[in-house]
Amino acid sequence: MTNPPNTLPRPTESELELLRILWDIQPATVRAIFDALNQERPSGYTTVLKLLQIMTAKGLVVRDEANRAHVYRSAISQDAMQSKILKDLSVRLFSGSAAQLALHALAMEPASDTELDEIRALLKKKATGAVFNGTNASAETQQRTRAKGRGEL
Amino acid sequence: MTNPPNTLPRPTESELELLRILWDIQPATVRAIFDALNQERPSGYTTVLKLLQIMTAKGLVVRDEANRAHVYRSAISQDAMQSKILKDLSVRLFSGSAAQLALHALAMEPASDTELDEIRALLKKKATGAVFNGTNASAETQQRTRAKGRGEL
DNA sequence: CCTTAAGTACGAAGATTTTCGTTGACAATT
DNA sequence: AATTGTCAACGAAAATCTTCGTACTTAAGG
Repeated sequence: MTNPPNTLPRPTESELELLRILWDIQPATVRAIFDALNQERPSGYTTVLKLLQIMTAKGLVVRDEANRAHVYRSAISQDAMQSKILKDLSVRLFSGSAAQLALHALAMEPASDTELDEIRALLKKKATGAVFNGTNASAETQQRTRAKGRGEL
Repeated sequence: MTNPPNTLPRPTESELELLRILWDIQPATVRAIFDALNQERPSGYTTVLKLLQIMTAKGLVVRDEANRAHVYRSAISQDAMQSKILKDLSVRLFSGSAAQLALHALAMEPASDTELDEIRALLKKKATGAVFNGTNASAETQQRTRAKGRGEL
């Protein structure tokens, strides 16, 4: 049941945990991911394996089965996933206003000068009506959200 | 099992859905919440009731049992919940950087002039070292009750 | 070969979340 | 008073998510 692209479901809590590891060390075998995870918290090998199999079925990751130890990589970039989840959250918690979300996030934590500069630059761009932005490569206009699905965040 | 304050768990998907409604119309009876929910999606009355009972046990909502029809209100403000969840998400998906999170959110959607101004003001504040600013009430742009008969994203 | 180590697949138990039917209490209407 | 409607409480089924044990397969050494 390989999922068609662009229909990637939101990852569950555990799945996101593995994705985060993958983005750091991919491509990686189950063993490598298992080791990395266990530096954070204890978990069984087959637990990780099973999760990766599920994630493969969902299309969240892809794997190379050429060798005995399959090699996994995420099917979606960290950047794209961040956008995807934020988009979703803005709908669910901010009445659809990503700007309000941003404002909240910004008010919450001291940012570095570099980060503040990045944000200023982005603001300038938006002010001049530039619809394009540099940070994400290709954010498609994904619409249609699953009405009945799991999901936390 | 009434939860001690400050230990409020993260709401589940459904719980957040009800909280969103509550923030709009509270204080409200189960009936009112049920009606509001069913304008978005079909759901049973006892389903909503049960969820509210669970949320009461968790401490996410409080209720007035004076009258036969109990009256519910959220135990935490929308603003506080937004911060709480964003904080959590910044850790889980942005390596703890709320600023990076903000940047992403900002890049995602065209913001209104008012919103952009708010962000600029906040940036200015942060630049001048006035870092602490709990939850600024920018009530104006917050009001955006979009009719969500179904339009998700 | 035979044994051991490392791997995947599978199934299923546990835990959590979501949903609703049923029951009994009480109120409102006739 | 009897019937009908509304409500909270409860239990439990259903769906989903998490975790791991077991079985089978393949590679590596001795």
